[in-house]
Amino acid sequence: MRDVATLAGVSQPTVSRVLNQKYTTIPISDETRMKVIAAIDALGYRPNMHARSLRTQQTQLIAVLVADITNSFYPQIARSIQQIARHHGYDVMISNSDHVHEYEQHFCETMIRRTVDGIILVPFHLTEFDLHELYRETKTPIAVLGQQINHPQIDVVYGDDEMGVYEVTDWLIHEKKHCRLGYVGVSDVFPPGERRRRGFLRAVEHANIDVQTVCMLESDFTLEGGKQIGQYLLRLDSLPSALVVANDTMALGIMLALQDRGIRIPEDIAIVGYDNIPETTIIRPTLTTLEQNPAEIGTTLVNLLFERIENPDLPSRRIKIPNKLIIRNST
Amino acid sequence: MRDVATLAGVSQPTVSRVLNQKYTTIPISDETRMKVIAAIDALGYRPNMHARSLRTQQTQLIAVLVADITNSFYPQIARSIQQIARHHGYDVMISNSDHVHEYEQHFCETMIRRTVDGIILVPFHLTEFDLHELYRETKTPIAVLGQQINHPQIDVVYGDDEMGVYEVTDWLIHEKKHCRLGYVGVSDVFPPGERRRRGFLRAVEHANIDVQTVCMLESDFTLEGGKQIGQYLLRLDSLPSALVVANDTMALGIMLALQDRGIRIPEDIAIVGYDNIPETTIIRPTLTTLEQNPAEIGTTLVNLLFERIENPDLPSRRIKIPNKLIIRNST
DNA sequence: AAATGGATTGAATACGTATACATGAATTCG
DNA sequence: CGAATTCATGTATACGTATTCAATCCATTT
Repeated sequence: MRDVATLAGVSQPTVSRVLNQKYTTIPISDETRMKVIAAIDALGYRPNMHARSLRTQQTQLIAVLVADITNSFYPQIARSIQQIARHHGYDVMISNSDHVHEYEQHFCETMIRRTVDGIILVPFHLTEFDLHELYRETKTPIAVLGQQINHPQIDVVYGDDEMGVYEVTDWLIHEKKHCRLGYVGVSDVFPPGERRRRGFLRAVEHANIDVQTVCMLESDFTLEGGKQIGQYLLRLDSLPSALVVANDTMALGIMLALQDRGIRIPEDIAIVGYDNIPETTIIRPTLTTLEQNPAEIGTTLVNLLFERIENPDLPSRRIKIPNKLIIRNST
Repeated sequence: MRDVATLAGVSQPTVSRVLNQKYTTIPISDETRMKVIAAIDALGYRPNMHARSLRTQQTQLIAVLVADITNSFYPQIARSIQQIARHHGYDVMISNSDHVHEYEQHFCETMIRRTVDGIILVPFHLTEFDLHELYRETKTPIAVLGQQINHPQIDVVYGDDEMGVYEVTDWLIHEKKHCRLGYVGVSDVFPPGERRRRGFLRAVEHANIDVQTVCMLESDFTLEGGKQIGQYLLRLDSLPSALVVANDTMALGIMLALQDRGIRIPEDIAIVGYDNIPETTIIRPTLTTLEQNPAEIGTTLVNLLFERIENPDLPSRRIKIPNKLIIRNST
């Protein structure tokens, strides 16, 4: 910038003023503005964002932490966030926790040391307390996808997991007349894991089905994990007639493993998933699932975030993204 | 840092030295180190990376630009990059270009203004000249996935597209005895598009098949685009007996559209894809494809990058990741 | 004609860190 | 035992920017 100033025959602050003219009220004469712009072009000058960040305490950057970048659900969210952030003139930095507690923590630590203007994250192990700390240390606007968080300065977007799983289970029982049910969830250490399991059990109890007769299983979100569940099911004396699975990826794995051994879906066993990732329309039979609209989730998150960036003192908001039952051929 | 220094009863530079002890040779007495560490803990001090970056011109950050984050191929690469970068104590910032020229350029612009310690990118529109500029402006180590780049300071990882498509086409012709071929590619403005098309045509010519008889189509990488190709094929008087498709995602779309109208694969038409994304084992029939091992690609890229970060003057290297024909049930 | 005030710019400074240099104490060495 | 090192720390400065404050000029007002 000093070189630009010298070439234009002005002082460094004047160059700075030309660059930031939109955001300031200080007037600049047309003549010097021209000279400065010419000098900038001549030298190919680009502002140094590190210095700018240090000086202004702003970064024009928002950070996004997703729980599993290889799960098609999240890239779609990230994509829609990036789309909107661009319009606001912000860059987006995407990170991935792989559902690992340590990586989630590392992300927070990074946010403290390398502050950004806004944070969007999908907490699985992080608690309300952790986010409290994160906010206290950074004072940065935060928006999360995760029903369990409740904090006066953090905006929340969520799908109503428990209700969703309740409804789809209820639908299986009353509309499709299933009574030998199974459930494949994830560990209760993950809040959505617990919520979805609860939704399932509530529907079972509400239908007066003996909880002892339902098959409760647990895996790890992944296709591989789903396949293992499938193999486990194959060793059982009799299959449930319908299976509620806590996410699509595991449901896919289960289907592949079962079909591999000649089990027919939905004739021998009906399966429903959760998320509505693109793969649900690739597999045959197509997978009945509970949609979580990723574009809408991403858009909502980033809009909340930018509202809060512009007005940090906004009271926190909780936005429910409606789940929709997508009936396909696996049921 | 000043507060820490005051509390510990030392000067600010001493605190800095304690923090950077590993990387410097200046000795610190055990006593002051203890005092400083105690003060750091007491205050919960975290270094400010913006200031550190400004001062050292280093960021402990590497940036990754992928071409389409919603294409399962790329998240796997990003994931393996992140894995290794973590071990080196580096953070990873993932970006997404959606194959859009403007976004690729924007990424470069960002890298100039917000420098990082290393860049990994997948150029589709960016030319060798663009990367030359990027290097000239940033002096940052760069590793790319993209055969077309040739630059003395930029490391390149690539799969041999042309040879790969040649071989798989050749295999279809000679092993599987197909002679009514079709090819679905992407625009020649994308270097891999041109290379893959060339590989296909070379195999056709080499087999003395009249090029006039082969069906050359073009789409846009996506599942939707593939479906449109499928619908187009359905309107044809007769289908090719085998289709070579430039990436798996499009191949999946084609399969879905064809199967939707009762076309049987591989009986009515054989299909091969390119990439070996996870979905290839989800669709039925499973998709024969040419594997590009994403974990190996990511690992290789990031290893090259770190070698260059440690030794910037290394001559550029070009590493070919072997393609492997994965024969499944679509052929 | 003096006073006022807006327009335009420059000088000085701070953001939080790392490092070159200077300093004094402790140690080593011939 | 004096000189030369080494050890351990403090002082001063720079990284590149934005902003506060002061200064100058000129047009307008009284």
